[in-house]
Amino acid sequence: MNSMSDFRIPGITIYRLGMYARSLERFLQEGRDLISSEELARACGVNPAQLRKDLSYFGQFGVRGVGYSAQTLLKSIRRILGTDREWPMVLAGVGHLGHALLSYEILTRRGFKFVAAFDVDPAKIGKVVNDIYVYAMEQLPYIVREHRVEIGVIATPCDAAQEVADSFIREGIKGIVNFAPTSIKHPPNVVVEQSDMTILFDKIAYYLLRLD
Amino acid sequence: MNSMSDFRIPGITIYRLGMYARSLERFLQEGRDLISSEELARACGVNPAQLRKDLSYFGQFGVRGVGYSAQTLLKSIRRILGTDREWPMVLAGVGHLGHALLSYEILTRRGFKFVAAFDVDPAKIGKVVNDIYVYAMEQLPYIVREHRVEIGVIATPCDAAQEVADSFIREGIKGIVNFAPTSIKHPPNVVVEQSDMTILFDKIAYYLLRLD
DNA sequence: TGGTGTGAACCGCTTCACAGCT
DNA sequence: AGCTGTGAAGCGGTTCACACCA
Repeated sequence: MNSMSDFRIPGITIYRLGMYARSLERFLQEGRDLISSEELARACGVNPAQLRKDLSYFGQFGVRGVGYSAQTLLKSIRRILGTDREWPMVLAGVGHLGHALLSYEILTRRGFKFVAAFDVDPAKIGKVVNDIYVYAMEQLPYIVREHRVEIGVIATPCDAAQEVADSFIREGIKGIVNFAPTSIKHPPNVVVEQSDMTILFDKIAYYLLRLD
Repeated sequence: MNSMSDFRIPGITIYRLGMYARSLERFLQEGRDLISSEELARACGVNPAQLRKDLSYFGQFGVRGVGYSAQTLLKSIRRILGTDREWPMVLAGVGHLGHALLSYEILTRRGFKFVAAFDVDPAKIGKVVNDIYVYAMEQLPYIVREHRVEIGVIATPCDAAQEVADSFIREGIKGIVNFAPTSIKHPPNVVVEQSDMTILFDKIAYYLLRLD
């Protein structure tokens, strides 16, 4: 397997690519550049062979007997992930979590930029959060077209999530990140990533009950 | 396999148990009780055989030829997960995300209660967010002992996360939920769940690039 | 009849082990 | 000599298919 855009690559490999990128950024900040699969893998809590296999789906990025250049590898991973460019996004739901997302600087630094936010609450519409204007949902079509938005983020309460997702999809948004603790139905030509925080706590409770 | 607390249960099964619980709550809200594995599985976006297999690790909860009682099944899952009781928690990092967590009502409803928050910023110490007092980190040992805290939540910037985790562990906290986008090193008798939002966006970018 | 419970087949990710380069 | 790249083996989770039972 060799070039980008290949078919049978595990989703979890893509996830780990993101971890590697985050870790490489940290190494570079510390002024390091040469790094072995051993070291990078340990920093990410994975097996070194895993890391090398993950990379091998996309090409060869290291030097045998030496290791990887953090700089070069990071650039390659960003190219693979598509985080070497900007992604305009919209947010639905300007509650506490929505606020946090609008202010999450690490997203902006990686090219993920909110161009507008939406809410149904008249008290919130017209406000500006971290330079981002809050619109009524009715304005969605206009904004999406105007800014060529490709990613929609859902931070609404549970019971509004599907409806918002449907609106996003109707306007041609093809990528959705859903923070509402409910699973979203969607056609196969739309990609959805779920993040249900509440379930993390359930898992912790389960394992705490069974420690030792 | 039969009783609770068994050895070889996939972590992802525990995760799905949380999804099932969330979904069952919704069915009950709508006044439904009888539900088939087919229907519940579809609501969660999984295969019905998967759902039945997940449950079979813990016992038999349905009636052949009929289905499951949502009420009864939910109670059973809560018992398994340990979400049929209260879990006192502390939060480290009262930024935007920390605020969101302190105000996240769905956690409270499921028994996960913050008893205190911590920050290093003197401007934040002494404030009260959603009835929860913000302390200096130095107060951690006292609070943990006083409230028998078993879960610590990290919502600090990346570079403080490991240090906070170490403090948690030193005070005897055995369960950690980490929202900082970095992986936490920890001894095997401490359970850690990571939630790195930034990687969700990376995944979306990757798949958007390759749609069609 | 109809839907659960589950052994067994299947599939896909992980890990190993070593060839291949520098 | 040392570390990457990778075929192949290993392993664990998913799905099938049907026995079982209300």
